[in-house]
Amino acid sequence: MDNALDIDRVFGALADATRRDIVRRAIGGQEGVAELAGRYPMSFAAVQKHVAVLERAGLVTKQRMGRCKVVRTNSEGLSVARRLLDRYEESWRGRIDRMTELVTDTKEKDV
Amino acid sequence: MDNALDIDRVFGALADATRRDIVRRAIGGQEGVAELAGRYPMSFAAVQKHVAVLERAGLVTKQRMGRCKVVRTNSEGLSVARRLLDRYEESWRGRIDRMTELVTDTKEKDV
DNA sequence: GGCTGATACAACCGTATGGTTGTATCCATG
DNA sequence: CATGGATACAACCATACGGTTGTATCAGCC
Repeated sequence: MDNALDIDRVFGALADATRRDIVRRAIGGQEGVAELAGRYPMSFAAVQKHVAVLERAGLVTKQRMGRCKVVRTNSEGLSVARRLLDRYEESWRGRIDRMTELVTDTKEKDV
Repeated sequence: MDNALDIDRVFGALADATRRDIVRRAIGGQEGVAELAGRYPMSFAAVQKHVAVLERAGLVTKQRMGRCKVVRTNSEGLSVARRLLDRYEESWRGRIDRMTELVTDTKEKDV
């Protein structure tokens, strides 16, 4: 279960509005770090750090493109995240549904 | 768009293995904070803080039950989180799919 | 009312995080 | 090969976070 760390990284990476916006913007995979940085009210280095966080979480990749590096959202990484969430929500929801019945029964019994 | 903060909170709350486990355990809604705390290798207060984080994110609720408070996973909060993720993934995936075609075309042109 | 179990809260500590500025490295191009 | 644009990295600062211990509050029960 060494993916526990990765789960933390993925959710952690998504827990920041700037980073979520970077993911969205990087879907096109047309902008370099500098262009990306120009869009946010913070320094180049700060955006660079955000990109690094996303990269460690496997949500984006960087790729040389001429003289600048292009940031591109990693659809595989995203779908991994997606499957993760699905799995969680599925198992949670399954139990919740059963519990909800239980609670309803309990309430009926309660009243 | 005041839910931006909430999104941060939800993802942030999920970015910790202990908290995810608490959510899972609290689905039954049968354990008090103390029982919950007994399951993790950390102090009562630490678990209490984790529960508080989940509560602020709307993922669990606390409810009096006799002399102890029972922690219960909030299915509504969870489904809100779920919808959030769905929305993100949907918009992202939609663009990704289009972009993937684009990339494929580019590659064919490239090689 | 007073005891006691259970929860809440406050103060503190070490470390991680998000931001800054400055410097170094890299590489396409002239 | 030298220049310059673009990225990477290091050092630093403030604040947030995850954990601890200790104390206060709250509610049930005798």
